[in-house]
Amino acid sequence: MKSPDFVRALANLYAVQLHLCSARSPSSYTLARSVHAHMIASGFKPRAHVFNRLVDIYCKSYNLVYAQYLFDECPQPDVIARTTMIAAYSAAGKLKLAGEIFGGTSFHMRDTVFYNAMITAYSHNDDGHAAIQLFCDMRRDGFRANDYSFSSVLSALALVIENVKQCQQLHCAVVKSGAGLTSTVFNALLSVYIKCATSLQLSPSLMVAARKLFEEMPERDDPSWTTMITGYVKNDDLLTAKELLDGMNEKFGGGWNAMMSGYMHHGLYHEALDVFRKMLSSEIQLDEYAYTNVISACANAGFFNFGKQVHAYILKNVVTPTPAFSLPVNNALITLYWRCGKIEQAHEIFNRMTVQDLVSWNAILSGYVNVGRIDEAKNFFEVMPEKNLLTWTVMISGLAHSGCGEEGLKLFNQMKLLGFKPCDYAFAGAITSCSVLGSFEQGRQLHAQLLRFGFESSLSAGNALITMYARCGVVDDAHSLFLKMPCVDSVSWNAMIAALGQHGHGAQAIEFFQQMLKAGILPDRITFLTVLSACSHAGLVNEGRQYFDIMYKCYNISPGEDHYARLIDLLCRAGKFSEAKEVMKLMPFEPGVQIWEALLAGCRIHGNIDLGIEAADRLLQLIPQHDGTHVLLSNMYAVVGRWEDVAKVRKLMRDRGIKKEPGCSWIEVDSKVHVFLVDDAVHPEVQLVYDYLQNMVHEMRKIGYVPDTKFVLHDMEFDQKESALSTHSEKLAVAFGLMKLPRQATVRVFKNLRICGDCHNAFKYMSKLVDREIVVRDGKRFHHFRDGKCSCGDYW
DNA sequence: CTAGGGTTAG
Repeated sequence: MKSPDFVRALANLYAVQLHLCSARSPSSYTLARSVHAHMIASGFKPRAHVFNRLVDIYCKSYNLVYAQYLFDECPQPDVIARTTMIAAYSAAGKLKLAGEIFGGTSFHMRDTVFYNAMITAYSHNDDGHAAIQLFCDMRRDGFRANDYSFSSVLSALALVIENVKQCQQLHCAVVKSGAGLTSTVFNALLSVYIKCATSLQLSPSLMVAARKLFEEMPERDDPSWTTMITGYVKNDDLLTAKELLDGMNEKFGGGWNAMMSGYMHHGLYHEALDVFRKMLSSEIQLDEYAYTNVISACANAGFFNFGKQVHAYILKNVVTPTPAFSLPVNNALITLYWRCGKIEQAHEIFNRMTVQDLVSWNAILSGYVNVGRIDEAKNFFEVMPEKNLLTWTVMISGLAHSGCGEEGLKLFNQMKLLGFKPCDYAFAGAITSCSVLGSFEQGRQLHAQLLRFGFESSLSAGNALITMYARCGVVDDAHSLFLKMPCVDSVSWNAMIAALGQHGHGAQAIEFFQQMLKAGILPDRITFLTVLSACSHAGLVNEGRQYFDIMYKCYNISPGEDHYARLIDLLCRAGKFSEAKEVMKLMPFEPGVQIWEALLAGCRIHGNIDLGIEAADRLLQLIPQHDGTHVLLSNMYAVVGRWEDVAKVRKLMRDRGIKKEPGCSWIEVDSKVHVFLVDDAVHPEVQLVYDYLQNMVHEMRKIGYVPDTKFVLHDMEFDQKESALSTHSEKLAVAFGLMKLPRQATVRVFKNLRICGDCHNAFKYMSKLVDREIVVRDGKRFHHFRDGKCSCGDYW
C-alpha cells in the first residue's frame, strides 16, 4: 500500500505535469495513458481538474472510449468535464449522448460555455434548427451570448438559410446584435455567405458580397483567408483562388492547404504538388492537413515515390505524432500503399495506428477489395465496428467484381433493409452482380429502380448497365442505352466494344473502336485488351495483329502479359502455332500463367498435343491445384482419342483432391428461369429431354456433326462416353427450351463454365434442325448459333 | 471546457 502522503505528492506531480502540456502536444497522450494506468493501479482518486484534464486529452486524441470511462468514474463531474464530453461526443457524431449529458445537467450548474458546446454539437451534426432554438433558449434563460455563441449560431444558420435576402438580413442582424465583432464572428459570417453561394447556385453575386466583407474586415487571420480561398475553390474558380493566395503576405497555412485540396479534386495533381513544394521552401508550418492532402494527391495521381518520400519526411521530422495528428495522415497513407501495390504495408500501418476510425477501415477494406483479395476483405467487413454507405458500396462492388454475384445482391438488399439509401456506385455494384449471374430480370428491375432514384445520368451505373445487358445476352439494349447516356467516357466505349466483341460481332466492335478514335477519346490499355478479344472471338487474325502493333507505335501503350495472352489466343485459335511461338520468343518477359493458358486452350481446339502438353506442364508447375488446367489437358487428350491419358489426368485430379464444379445451366423460357443440374434426375422433364437428345445424337452422327473419335468428355469417365452428350446440362437445357418455346423465338442459355467441343457441335446442329437462333453464354463470351453455324466462326 | 477554416475512404 502507498502511504497517503505519497499519493498526495503523486497527485500534485500529475496535476503539474498535465497542466504543463497542451492537450494536443505530442507527449500529452502518452502522459495521460501512464497517469491513467497509475490511477487504476493505486486506487488514487484525483480532484476534478485532473480528471477534466485527462478527459480533455483523451478527447483530443480521438480516444472517446477512455474519455467516457474516466467521465463515468468522476464522482460528480463539474460543468467543465460535461462541456468537454459534449464536444467529444459531438465530434464523434454521437449527438444523442451529447444531448443526454446536456439534459442531465441542472440549471444552476450551466454557464454560457456549456450552452455553446451544445449549440455547436447541433450545428456540427447538421441540425440547424435545434442549434438556433437552443441559442434562443439560452438567452431566454438569462445567459449572455458571447462571441463564441454568435459564431456557433451563425454556422447553424448557414444550414437553414434558403435565399440571398435572408443572408443579407442576417448580416444586418449581426451588426445590430451587439455581439462582440471579433474576427471569429466575421469569419462565421463570411462562411455563411460562401456556403450560400455554393448551395444556392447564385455564386457570382454572393461571392462578390463575400469578397467585400473579406476586404472590409478589421483583420484577416488564418481562417479568414482559408474560408475565402475555399469559397473560390468550391465555386470552381481556381484562378481567382490562386490570385488571392498569391496576394497573401502572412505565413498562414490554411489557404495553401485549401488550394492544394482544390487542385487535387480537379485532378490537377502536378499543381497540387507544386503548392506543397512551395510550402516546403517557405516558412509556412506544415501541418496534418498539408501532409494528408499531399499524400492523397500522390495516391490519386500515382506519384508513389514522392508519396513515400513525404512519409519518410514525416517519420523523420515529426516527433511522436499523437493519434489526433496521425489519424487522417495514416488514413491517406493506407490508400497510398495499397494503390502502389503494397497491401501488406498498408495493413501494417492500419495495425500500428493507436486509433482507427471508419475512414481507416474503409481504406483498408478498399485495399483488399481492389487487389482482389476478397476473402480477407470479407473478414474486415465482418469485424468492422461500424459501417456507412461507402463501406457497403465498396463491399458490394468488390464481391461483384470477384464473381460473387449472389452475395453482392444479397448485401445490396441487406443494405437497403438497414435504411441506407443506395448511391449510384452501390447500384453499379448490384448491376455488376447481375452481369456475373446473367440475371436479366433482376438487372432490368435494378435499372428501373435506378431511374426512380434519379440516377439516370450516372456514368458508373450506366457503364455497369451496358455490361449487364451485354452479358445477359441483349446487345441491342446495351447499345440503345449507350446512345441515350448524356455523357460517356472511355469506360463506356470499352464496355460497348466488349459487348459487341463478346457476342462475336467482331467487325462491329472494330467499327465502334474507330468511332471512339474519331470522337477524340484516347484508347487505354483496357481498350486494346477488349479489341484484341473481339478479334480473337470473331477470328479476325490480321486485324488483331494490326491493332496489337499500333498500340505501342501510335498510342505509346506497352503491351502487358494480358495483351500478349490475347494475341497468343488469337493466333492459336486460328491454328497459327508457329507464329504464336515466334511472338513468345520476341516477348520482353518470361511467359506466365495467362500466356500458357491461352496456348493450352488453342492446342486443345486443334489437337496440337506436343505443344499442349508443354503448356500444361508449365501451368501445373505455376498453379498445381488449378482445376481448369487439368480439365483442358484431359480434353486435349480426348480430342486425339488418347483415352488412357484422359483417365490418368482424371486420377491425378482425384489424388490431388481437385473437384470440378458441377455443370449448371440457366435457361430463359417465357421470362422464367429454369435451372438444370448435371445430375438433375428429379426434374420431371429430364427423361423426355434425354430421349430427344438420344435421337438427335443419332442424327448428328449420320451427317458427321459428331465425329466418333473426337468426342470431348470433360466431366465423365472413359466408360461413360456413350451417355456423355445427353447428360451435359447445357444441352439438356437447350433441348428443353426448344420443346417449350414457340417457333422462331430465340433460346438463351446462360452458363458460367466453358463449353466444350461436343456442346459446340450439338448447338450448331440443333440450330439447323429447329431453324432458330440459340444464344449460349460461355464464361464472358457468347455464341450465337444459327443455321448450323456459330458467330465465333468456330474459333471457340 | 466552448467558436470560425483547410484533410482522409470508392
